[in-house]
Amino acid sequence: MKPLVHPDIEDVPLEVILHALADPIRVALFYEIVYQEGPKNCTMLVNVLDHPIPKSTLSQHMRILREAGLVRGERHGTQMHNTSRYDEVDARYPGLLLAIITAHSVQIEAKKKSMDAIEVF
Amino acid sequence: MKPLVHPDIEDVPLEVILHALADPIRVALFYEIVYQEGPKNCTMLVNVLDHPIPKSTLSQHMRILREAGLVRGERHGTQMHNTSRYDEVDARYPGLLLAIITAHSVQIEAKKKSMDAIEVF
DNA sequence: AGTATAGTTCATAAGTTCGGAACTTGTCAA
DNA sequence: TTGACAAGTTCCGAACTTATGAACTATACT
Repeated sequence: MKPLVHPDIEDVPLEVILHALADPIRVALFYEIVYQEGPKNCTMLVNVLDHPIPKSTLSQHMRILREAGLVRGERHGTQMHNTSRYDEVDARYPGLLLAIITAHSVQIEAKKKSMDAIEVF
Repeated sequence: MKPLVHPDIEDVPLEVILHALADPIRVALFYEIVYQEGPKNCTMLVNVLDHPIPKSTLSQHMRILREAGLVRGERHGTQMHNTSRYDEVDARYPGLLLAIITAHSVQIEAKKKSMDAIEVF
């Protein structure tokens, strides 16, 4: 099993970070890891969206987040502990993650509202 | 020739905006359109990077920026006038574009510095 | 040992992107 | 008007990326 790759933030180009977060599953995963207390293992993350994500797909998404320097992964026994590297990224690209996470929330709220509107029927 | 598509910002999901800017050519194009005075036509944009971008490629990139709601394109004679839709996007996703553009500058500066270091030899 | 659990890797089908060649549209000169 | 040119766009093949099921590894617990 290959060792986990955790780049120096200084070595991560902006486009890699944006690409990592330019996917609805990955922003949702990152949001969860940033905002919920404690490290998250993959099983806890399988249901970030309304439908469960296949394990192999989740594994790839987590690799992309890790290799973009957004998330730190540590193997503990059979599990993977994922924690955010928010502060490091923020030091290099100030305000970037906050803006993206805020935008993500804006979108979630908008979606919720339009769902409510439909439920009236 | 197909008419240009300019979505309502409300209809543009975050991931579309991030995807549009998750490309070194496209951030550079957007940066140029936002920060340089006046509308930019494609010829003025061919050289945003150190090497010229093929016209067909540029055309695709501009379409992606337009369809992400980031840029407005208007045909004027044989040319296309491209202007930014910064304010509209900022109203929906506050701070997002500023953070990305700032991050882009951070990266440009870092690259410049490492180039200088090499030139010492 | 065997079994279970958590996650990874591999293979491949489906989708996306880049860029050259050919095309469209508008402008200007003869 | 016709011809030539300039600015972009479209088309399409080669190269690349992504999603996921099946097979695998690695650890823990009987």
